[in-house]
Amino acid sequence: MGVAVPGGPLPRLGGFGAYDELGEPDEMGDPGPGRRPAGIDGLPAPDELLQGLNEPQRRAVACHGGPLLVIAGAGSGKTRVLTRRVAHLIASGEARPSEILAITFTNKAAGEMRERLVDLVGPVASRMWVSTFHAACVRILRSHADRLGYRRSFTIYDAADSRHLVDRILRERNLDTKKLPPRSVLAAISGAKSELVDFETFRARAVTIFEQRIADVYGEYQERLVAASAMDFDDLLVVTVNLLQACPDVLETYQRRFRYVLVDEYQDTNRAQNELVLMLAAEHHNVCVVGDADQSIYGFRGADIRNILEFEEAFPEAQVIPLEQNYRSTRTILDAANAVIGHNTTRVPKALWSQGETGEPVRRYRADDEHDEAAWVAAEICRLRDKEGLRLGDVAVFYRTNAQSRALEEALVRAAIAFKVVGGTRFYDRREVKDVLAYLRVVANPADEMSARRIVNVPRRGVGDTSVAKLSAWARAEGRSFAEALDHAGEAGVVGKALQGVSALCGVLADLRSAAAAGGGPARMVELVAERTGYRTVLEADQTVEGRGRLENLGELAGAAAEYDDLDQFLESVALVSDADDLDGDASRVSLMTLQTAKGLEFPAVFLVGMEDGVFPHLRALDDPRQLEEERRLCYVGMTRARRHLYVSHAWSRTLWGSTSHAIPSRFLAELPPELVQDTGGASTSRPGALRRVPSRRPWASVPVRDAGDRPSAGDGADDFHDPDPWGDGDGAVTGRRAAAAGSQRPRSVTRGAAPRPTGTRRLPKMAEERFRQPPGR
DNA sequence: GATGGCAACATTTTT
DNA sequence: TGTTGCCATC
Repeated sequence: MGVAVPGGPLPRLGGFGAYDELGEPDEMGDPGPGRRPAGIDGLPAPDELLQGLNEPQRRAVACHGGPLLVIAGAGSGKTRVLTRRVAHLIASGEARPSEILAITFTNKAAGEMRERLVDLVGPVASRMWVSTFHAACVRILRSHADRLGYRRSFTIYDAADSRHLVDRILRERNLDTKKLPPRSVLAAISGAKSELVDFETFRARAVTIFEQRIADVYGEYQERLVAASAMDFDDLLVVTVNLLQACPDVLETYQRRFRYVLVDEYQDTNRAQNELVLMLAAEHHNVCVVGDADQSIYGFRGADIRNILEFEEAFPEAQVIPLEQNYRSTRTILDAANAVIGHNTTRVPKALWSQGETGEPVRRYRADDEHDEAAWVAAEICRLRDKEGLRLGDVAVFYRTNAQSRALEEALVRAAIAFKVVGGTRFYDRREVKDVLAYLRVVANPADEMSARRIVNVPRRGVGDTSVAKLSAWARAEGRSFAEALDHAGEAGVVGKALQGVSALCGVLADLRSAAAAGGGPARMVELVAERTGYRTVLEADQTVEGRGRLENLGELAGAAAEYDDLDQFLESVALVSDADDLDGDASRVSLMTLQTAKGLEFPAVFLVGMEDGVFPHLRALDDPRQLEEERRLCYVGMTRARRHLYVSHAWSRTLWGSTSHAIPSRFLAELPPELVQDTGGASTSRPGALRRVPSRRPWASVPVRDAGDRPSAGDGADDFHDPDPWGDGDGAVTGRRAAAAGSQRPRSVTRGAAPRPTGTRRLPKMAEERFRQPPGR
């Protein structure tokens, strides 16, 4: 579980052990409470689980029964508390593993928690539900979705599928996609769903014409989803809530089953998720939520801090335990982070403290442009590796938007520093992968119109728009699905080459179905699609880099599929993997990622780059105080990921979408206490006002080039820089235990970086205007 | 119905 | 800047 597929970037879902049917607890094979004396069967004595914890942590672990709110500051050992608490519930005989539902934010976090629980209490841990909200909902829905008119093999639409569907609806209704961009329509729909507002309610509330239009689209969108037996991400939550509301027997089943509910990152739950928790806990009230309002960074996607703030209203008898001692960062880093977050006005004041050492100052660099900034990052990473003895895996670079990774990738390639970009373009978003998956989705769910339309002419088989329109019309007239129309292409009026093409497709689908019926696993089916459609032949003929890459991707997809026996499970895992799941804790590579992906992680050394107003905080947040505060929380999250070394930088000019513009340093930089910050040179400090034409004057221009992945010998890892978790029991997110996903470094970065820009073409840094310059440290 | 070329557009952040 | 979608042509 949770282990990256060897050689591929597709991680296996960390969600569940055995994907068993929902059974009564007694059938789950674990001894019940009272029947298992503590301390034997490989279980630790409950008191052992309290060792090494501070007082509030201990209370949070040991207090059973009743609602509990743990306010866990950054680095306060929250994951550890959560894990120990679950183990304690089991070890003390309070709960059976099967009675516990633990919700985490990412699949990777779920996988790690499960791993640690296995370490603590043994294999019985696999009887627990440890998963994300979405994965837990899918699991419930697989058993009961038919009660609401969905197939049990429903399809999960990702963001792109959803957008295509909205786009299609807008077009069919002749609505102007300029005035009503699919993106914003979808955002409105998604926002409504995350607050459990259905389309009738949405329509009733609609005031402007704009809103009324969206309401109409929302209505049809939902109808089409149901007709296709498909759910978008929001539906997974909404439909589950609807299910539990509509079917009291189902609700009762799960209320009885999950006697203990635990939720991590509660500040990032939306109203639908909150409702789910409240419903499940309504009977027993054994609900423990952990969160930190200062780390709420998903407001833009419907997360609602009120959930955590109002927890005590929902459960007046709730205990509240704050964890304020930080075990992660140096005092300097912590003070700096506290100073920044202190500028948020709508905030319950709280102060993290640390007994750790003071540590080094925050290092700040003022770069000419993003290339200069990236070169500085590369040079500092070399220094950390060579002088401070850090491994590359100890270093992370965070940025606000994925687009910023480019310059960094180039510089790192040039400096021969091995790195890994986490997130960005996802494996399963690649065309050939989505194409093959669409075939499998049609087999799993023939009602899935979007997928059927996608494959009807992929690869090219002469079925054009007119034929598709005929099939579509026939399906509508007959009240059948689009996939069924394929079998009646002749009746539908499809002729000639197109008709041949459609019957070829039907042949492929028939083969796939019989393979599935004969027990062929997902991997076999991936192979079959590649063979029978001629996809493989086409790609093999393509000798370009892209062609080879695509072929490789299909191989990787088959490899990922081989991890599963069941088609539905495989498709579900593909739909639910996230960027953060891609992290493999490879000790030999620097990690590059967005700030949000960084949540929940920690690194000995952290770079926060692109700290300019308009980049971070993001342009769209500048004039909205609420969004600005969210950006500041994001900054806080980023800073508190660092253990010992924190670097911040900004560039005076930055090229974005092909045009270069000036930028002033981020206001967040001005919020850092000057005495905690050390300037490390760069424009406007070492040579104020001067154009810096000669790159070789840079101290790092003569950085020794090493082979990528090279690092100091393994023997030097004895000091605490190298201990992934000197204070704890493995709370560090960078565990290095995972197998490296070989070849997952994006080839694009290698080819780009292999051709360094000739010095002569290096754009001269624009003069930093006086009014843009900040007095040092203020 | 397929292909190639050009213009317009786009970037927050993600389960 | 890179991608996507539209249009004209074969």
